[in-house]
Amino acid sequence: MADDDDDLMRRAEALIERHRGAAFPPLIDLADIPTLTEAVEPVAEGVGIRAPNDAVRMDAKAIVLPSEPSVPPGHGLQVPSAGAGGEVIARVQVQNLEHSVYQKLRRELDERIAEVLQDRFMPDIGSALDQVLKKISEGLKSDIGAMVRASIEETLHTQLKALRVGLESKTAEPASGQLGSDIMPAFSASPTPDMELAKSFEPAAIEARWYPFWESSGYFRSNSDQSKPAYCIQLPPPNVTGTLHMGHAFQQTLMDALIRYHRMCGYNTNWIVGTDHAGIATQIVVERQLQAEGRTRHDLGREAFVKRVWEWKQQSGSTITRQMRRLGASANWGYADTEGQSAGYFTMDEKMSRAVVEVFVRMREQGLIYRGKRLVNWDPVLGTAVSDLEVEAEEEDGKLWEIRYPLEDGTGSVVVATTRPETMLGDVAVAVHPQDERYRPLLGKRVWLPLTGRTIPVIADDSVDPEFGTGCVKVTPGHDFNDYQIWTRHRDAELRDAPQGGLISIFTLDARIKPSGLDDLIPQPYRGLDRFAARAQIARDLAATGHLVSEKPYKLRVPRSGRTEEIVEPMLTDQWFVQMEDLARRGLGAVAGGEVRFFPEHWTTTYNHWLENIQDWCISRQLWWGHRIPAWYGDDGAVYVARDEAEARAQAAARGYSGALKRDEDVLDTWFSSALVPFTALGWPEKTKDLELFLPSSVLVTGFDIIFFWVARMIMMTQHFTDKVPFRHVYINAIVRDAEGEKMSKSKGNTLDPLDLIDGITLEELLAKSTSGLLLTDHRQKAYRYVRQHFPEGIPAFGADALRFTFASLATFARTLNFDLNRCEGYRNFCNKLWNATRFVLMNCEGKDTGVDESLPVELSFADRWIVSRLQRAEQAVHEGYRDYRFDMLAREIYELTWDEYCDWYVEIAKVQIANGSESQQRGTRRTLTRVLEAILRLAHPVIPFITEELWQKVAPLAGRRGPSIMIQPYPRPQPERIDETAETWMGRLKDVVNACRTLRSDMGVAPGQRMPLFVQGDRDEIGPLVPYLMALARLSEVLVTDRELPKVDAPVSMVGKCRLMLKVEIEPAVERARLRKEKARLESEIAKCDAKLGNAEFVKRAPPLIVAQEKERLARFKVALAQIEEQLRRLG
RNA sequence: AGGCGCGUAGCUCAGCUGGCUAGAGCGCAUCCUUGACAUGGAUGAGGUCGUUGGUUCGACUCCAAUCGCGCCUACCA
Repeated sequence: MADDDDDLMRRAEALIERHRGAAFPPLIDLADIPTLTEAVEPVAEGVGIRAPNDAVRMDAKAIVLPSEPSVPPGHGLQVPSAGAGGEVIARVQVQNLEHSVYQKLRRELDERIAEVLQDRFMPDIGSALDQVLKKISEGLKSDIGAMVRASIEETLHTQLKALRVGLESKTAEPASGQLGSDIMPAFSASPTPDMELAKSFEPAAIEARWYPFWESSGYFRSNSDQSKPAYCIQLPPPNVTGTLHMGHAFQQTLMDALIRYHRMCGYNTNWIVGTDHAGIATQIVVERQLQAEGRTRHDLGREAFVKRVWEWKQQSGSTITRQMRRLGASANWGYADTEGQSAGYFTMDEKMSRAVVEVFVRMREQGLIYRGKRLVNWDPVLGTAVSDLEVEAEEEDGKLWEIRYPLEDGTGSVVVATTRPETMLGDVAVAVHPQDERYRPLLGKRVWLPLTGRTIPVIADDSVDPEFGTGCVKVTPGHDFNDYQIWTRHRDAELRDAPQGGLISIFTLDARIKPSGLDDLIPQPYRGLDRFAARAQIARDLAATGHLVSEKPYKLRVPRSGRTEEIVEPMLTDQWFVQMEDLARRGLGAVAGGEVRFFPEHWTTTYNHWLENIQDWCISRQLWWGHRIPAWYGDDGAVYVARDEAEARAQAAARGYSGALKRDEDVLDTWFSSALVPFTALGWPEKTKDLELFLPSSVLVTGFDIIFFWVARMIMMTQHFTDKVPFRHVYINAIVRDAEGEKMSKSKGNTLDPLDLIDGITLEELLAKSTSGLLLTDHRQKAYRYVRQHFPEGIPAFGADALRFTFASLATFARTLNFDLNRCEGYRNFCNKLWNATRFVLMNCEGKDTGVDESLPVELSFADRWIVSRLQRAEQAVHEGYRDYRFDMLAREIYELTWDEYCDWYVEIAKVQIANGSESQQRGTRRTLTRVLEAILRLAHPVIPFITEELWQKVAPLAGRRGPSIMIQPYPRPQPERIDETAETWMGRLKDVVNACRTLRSDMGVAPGQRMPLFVQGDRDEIGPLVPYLMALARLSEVLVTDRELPKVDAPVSMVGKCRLMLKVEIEPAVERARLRKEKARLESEIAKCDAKLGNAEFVKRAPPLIVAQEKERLARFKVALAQIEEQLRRLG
């Protein structure tokens, strides 16, 4: 694999090297592109402009033809510009090149280039280049060919450069042993490569360059600086077995944005990360591996098995943390990193394990942990207890059997219903409601339990619903939670003399009927049968003996183990429990008292509801992988809970026992150790400084699915052991779904791998990936279809920044997040926009006076002051977004500021000011251009870290800022004194007038290149300063402002505020009439609405005066406008 | 059975404590390669804000009911 890459790399290198320096030979045979020859030749014939030198070429944007300086009419516009050799070069816009043809041409060229270049999935770059080089030798004959060739060469050079970078980063040696080249291409950090910015944004190389630089510079680390406020986030530790999925990527994006934001705001940030040993999940993975080898864990034995899990953990354990790095996560990797993998803590490392034992021992001493025989959810395949939360009950099709139990005295019978007839072997009673008149006479009597020859009593219990079924319930306390409760109420009365004390456990731990040991209770034929076999047999026998009343289809909720999907069996076993009542009360208090706040707030309800109805927590698991319970048993049955065996022995000795001690075989529920992470990761039980500094942490970002599993338990445990809450805020993020709102699942094929969105993936690869590992043909086909339909061309590489921006934009307070690839594309385009805006600024400012020297005079226009003012408002809004966890709002604010204001308006204005302005005006413009951009980059950095770093390095010096990295620069703070409402008013007017002109042009069907005069009737002082900008932005030839009536000519007129605009342009009366009628209709409907409001006496009386005044002013404005429209219409006839 | 969330343009979503013509992106239509950007620019079409009722001068926004979708919790055999 690596060898192949190396070889490929060498061959590509050699090829590139061979053709470097001298003109790169053209790689594309023009004969392959029919559109090009068809489209260009006719124009070329008639034109023939002579080139001043050989450098003239066609680029992808305009076709420049060498010829005499004359262009035949009808073929295009002539735009003179100074030629390099003093001659005039005509730039010809080829008008007879149909748009569709042009598009087609571009596409064909692009395709051809892409074919040649291939991307990094190309299996053999070398041979592709060889192939292409063959064509080169044939050369091209025509002049146009030469020009096209030159253009393609340039494109190729750019792309080859990118390709080289990609290849280098792909094959370079990892900087440190932890970074696998497959996941995180390492790059020997050179922060400021002195290259010009590429024509468009290419994320791969940028991302590869900056992450290792940041990490190795130590920017992610926290410190013990007490003068800075602390800001801390605990990462929900992902499973060591896991790989990054969309949910992780989403959460981590938000966490990273918060961390980067606060770091730049001057906080001492600490993003604590780690991985979870994930008991059951991990054990299952390794057991599957063994299964593939034809072995089981029992073949290995406990010790060897655990060793094997550790080995596997070491090997694959940091996959997910490496993937996190691809997203740009600025986590404190080295913190609590006892494993030396730069991946934070591991919940089973030595330090964490010690803390777990300490917690267990203390809670036992405090009487909060107890051991007992209880009914628990049992997974018969895994052979372990699972907690209530790990059981998922889905509605499934089953059957309901009604069974007749005859009265012992022969006076009749009762009928009970069950979905699990096999459990009747463990019945100890029949229960009815105490007030149920039908059965009152039966109370105290006994009924025959069919097939067994036993009798059981009829008892009364409130939990029986007389309305349901027959109103009679069979009671099986050993295999039903509800019945167990009934048993606890009757065990000392009616059930006192029942066999086994009324608690009969009929199953073995692998869910077969006990083959022995209950010979007096279980008839011979059923002994040893699997539970489902027993069910069938018993149903048959009941029918045969006439006890079966009915058997009908029935929908019931089947409890299945979350891990194995196996039907869970309530089973009577010895387990360890945590007593929850007191802990829960405190946990409720923390939220009720506001020490912990949920965002969005409504999750509080869910949290409260669970804690108010909490059951004791079964924490023991009959597994091998996990924290082994620190309890030792003597031969006499005594239990010693201790920190280690020596301590247990001392305890035993104190009680006069010196015999053998056997350690408990069970391990703890994974969530037990997870619940401790908020303080154990900070060094507890030692009294560390970090416990002071970083507890409580600032916010927990997590999904609602683990509010119970994790959030609530962390709150309770942390309070209990530290008297602090674990975190102040809990941000519950949305669940990521696909674009149609469907749950992402492997079997549907609608999962997305965040890394594929970053790097891109071909259709073939995606298909292979989505269908692999699916066992059912049905699933494979479904997945195949989904992928074909939704990603017909694979997924393009959007880059980490675009993905992050998408997540931020979709992070509303909604419960689900429908991930739409189109939005991802939109934000990739945004990155490109930012990239190109920066290119523009650099082209215009690099090597020029950008006002860094503060002593030189600077003149600022209203437009300069406006964009600065607008920036302050955006900064304010972004701060508020972070404060309220409204990532969608802040992303939107950044997007609009950058694109709609800075790019669409300010950059265009800056062009005017640089072209026409005085020295100090130009200085002011360049200064504003660079400083606002620099601020935008910092503002956006927490969300899109890579591109902002890359661009900032170049922009910052022009804006008078220095520093090694944007990520440790101060975050922009709004300066209210720079909000300039006057400038905003001016700018608002400019936008209105420009927009009005553009609309008129468009409505009139004016050709884009055509300039015409604009007449404005209005206040000279209000319009005058806008003129130079209007000329450029609205493509006018001149602007004439008058305070008198506009000349009465046929020209389109538009109202902007109190001004009337008239665009002097030839009109098509029909078109103009249509436009006016439409406008008239709009105005009439507005007037009708205003009239209705103002005609309402109540409105005028009760609405705030401001609103009423506004409405009156609107009405007046509309009326004036309408009158004018009507007059124009009249004139047009 | 309870509880929660959602329903706004063809699609994915904003719309703060009620008040200017209900917004964005994508998609669609027309036009445009003009030295930052076609991953672009300009203009436009498209919505009785799920339905009904109420409160109010005024409701996408508040209240009630109802329909549809989704989720969570629960001991209905």
